[in-house]
Amino acid sequence: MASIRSAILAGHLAPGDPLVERRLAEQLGVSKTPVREALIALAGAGLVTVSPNRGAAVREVSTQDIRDAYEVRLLLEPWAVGRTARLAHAAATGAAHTALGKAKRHLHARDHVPLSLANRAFHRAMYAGCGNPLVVDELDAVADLATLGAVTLIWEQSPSWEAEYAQHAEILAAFDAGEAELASRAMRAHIRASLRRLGA
Amino acid sequence: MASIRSAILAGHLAPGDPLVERRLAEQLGVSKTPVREALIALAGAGLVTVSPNRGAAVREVSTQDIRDAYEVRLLLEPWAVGRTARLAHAAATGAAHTALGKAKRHLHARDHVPLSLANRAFHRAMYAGCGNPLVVDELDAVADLATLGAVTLIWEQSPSWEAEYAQHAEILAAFDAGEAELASRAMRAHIRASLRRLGA
DNA sequence: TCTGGCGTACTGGTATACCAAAGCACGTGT
DNA sequence: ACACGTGCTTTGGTATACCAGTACGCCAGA
Repeated sequence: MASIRSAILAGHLAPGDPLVERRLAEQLGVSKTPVREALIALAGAGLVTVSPNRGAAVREVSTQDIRDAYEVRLLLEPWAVGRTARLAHAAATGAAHTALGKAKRHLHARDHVPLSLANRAFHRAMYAGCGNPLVVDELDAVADLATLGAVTLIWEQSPSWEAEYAQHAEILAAFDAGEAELASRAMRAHIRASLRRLGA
Repeated sequence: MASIRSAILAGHLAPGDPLVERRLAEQLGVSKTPVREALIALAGAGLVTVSPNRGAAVREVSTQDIRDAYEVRLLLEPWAVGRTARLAHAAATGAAHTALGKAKRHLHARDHVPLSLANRAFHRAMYAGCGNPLVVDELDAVADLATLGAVTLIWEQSPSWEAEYAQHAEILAAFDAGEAELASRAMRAHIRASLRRLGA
């Protein structure tokens, strides 16, 4: 299942592409059964859509879908950042600095794909320690959706990577200083900015 | 799949009960394959847990799981109520009044199972029209988890059905008056009260 | 030439058969 | 009597075979 998932998120399978069970089965060297099960699991995660008697396809995401996803992030992630700051500060700060460092390098190299990956890792470091696995799973799912959307999506405004990096640095500074509430507010402002880029 | 799901949520299958594929298959008059697919889908919904090479079992929920679920509700549902009030007021108010009426009757009859069902329907009416399917799905999932937890769970304080009803009525009054912000705040207070009953 | 209906190929859905791993019980040895 | 090991049974995992529904193309008729 992991291989289908990564193929989708890496953009090797474009949104709307039909996922033919037999074809995937022979490509992966297994039979239909595990492929089918993987597709069902991925449908549960929201990455593929299954139509009765018409099979599975890579999920097509609309601008509205992405807006919805960012709305969820706006509700959950600032809270999660605050909780992570209080509960798992030491563990989170290392991962966050690593991710931000990678982002800085890829930013200078104008290397957008690994930059996006690093940015996602930064966000994950900020919320993974919040202590609520339901929230973590939902934010992971929403990030997957956003990644999938980025393959296709026409943003109203193309992202300013420098601004994004600066905001991340600002969040992390507050986080490092133990200012949970400030980090939370900075994260909210950051996500709001992304939402605005979508024309919300 | 619906039959397994409802059997779990109705408490006919207790948390921890092993879900043996062959057994379920013959009980439902189908083969292993669709049963297995249903179990995978239910695992995605968080109602069953699957251990590699050890099969599926009805999910066991801890007090902490329920606390996590209510935390998510606290983050999402007040917002959703406010949005429903603004976007889908007419559609929601009918369903909410119906559910609250049923709750009142079952409250007087001390009929707890349908009362819980009516209460859940009330909440759903309040958030279903929020316009964000991601939020609706997540709140549905969280409600399933809470229902599953209610089978087993020892709450610190048993619920005061009368107080719950009064709070629902209060929320609906604000909702009817078009006071979206007030309804949202009332919902937040209501969920906080439930969280307090868990000893949070 | 365009349209409607029929047939065929394709593909998802389900059943069945087979294999491998885990759990349990029984027996044996100390 | 207890503990360890071995074999049997149970059960999940995968492959394969079969069936049914859908879509697409081709042919015929207007």
